[in-house]
Amino acid sequence: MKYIIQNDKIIINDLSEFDITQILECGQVFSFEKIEENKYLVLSKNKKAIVTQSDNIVVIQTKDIEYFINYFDLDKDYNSIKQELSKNEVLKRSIEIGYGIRILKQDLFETIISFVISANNNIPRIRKSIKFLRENLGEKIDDYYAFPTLDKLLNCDVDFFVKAGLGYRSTQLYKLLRQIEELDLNALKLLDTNELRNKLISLSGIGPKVADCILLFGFSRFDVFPVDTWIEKMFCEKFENIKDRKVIRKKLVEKFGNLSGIAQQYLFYAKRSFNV
DNA sequence: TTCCAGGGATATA
DNA sequence: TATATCCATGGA
Repeated sequence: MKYIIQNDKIIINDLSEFDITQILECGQVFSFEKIEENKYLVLSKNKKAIVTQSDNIVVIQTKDIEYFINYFDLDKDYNSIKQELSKNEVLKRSIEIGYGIRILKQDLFETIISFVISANNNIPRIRKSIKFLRENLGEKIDDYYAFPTLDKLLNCDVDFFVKAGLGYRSTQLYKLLRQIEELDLNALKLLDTNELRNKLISLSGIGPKVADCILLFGFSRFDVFPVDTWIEKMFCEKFENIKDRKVIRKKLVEKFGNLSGIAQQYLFYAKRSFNV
């Protein structure tokens, strides 16, 4: 999509494929805060941006222009993807609702930790826990806190994670951090999607749904389809009355192929936010 | 196979 | 207003 860079600002004039509220509130990301109507603080890794959206312009203000061009994947053309997916009638309706959604390219380590915390959890509580981790373990930069490093998290005991509100996920995270210490996360990027998915599922706190989220949001793999309760409901109403999530996932990936992950976001947002 | 483990949100009574 | 249910993973 088109954008202009001016000093510390990225300016977007064509809002046909960018809506900050839809992007942040479609369930893919947890480190952000609404400052006021149409104005958001967005934190990723150790970077910060202020995003302001009005009727016909978006301004992304940040010291890290290149980082956020990649983060918002601004060089990707979503209009052609939407056109392709709109051939499906169910998708067409969802895309009209969530036309401004983009899949963020999030920091891999932050994505893994965040989505383990997200398992069987609700969004306000997830955000609260992640904020606690940032503010208690993250580096203070200007007026915000970075996401904590692996080393910082390795120094925490299980009880600290309980205090962060992780509940029974505390021991899962404690174990996971020690497994990650033995891994080369960047080397995993070379694996094909199915090998990578199996590897992720073998780690503590990561099941099929969380693995798919990590693949989609952390590895930018679009040939996955995270199936949660909302997608299950949607599938039963719009496609087939099946309850087995493994079967639902298989059918959806076969249907949408390399655009599965993107299709999932439109369907999830429309179902979750507007129940259609 | 079935049960259980935070706790905040949502649905139901 | 009170109470029940939901959420996705792993271990007993």
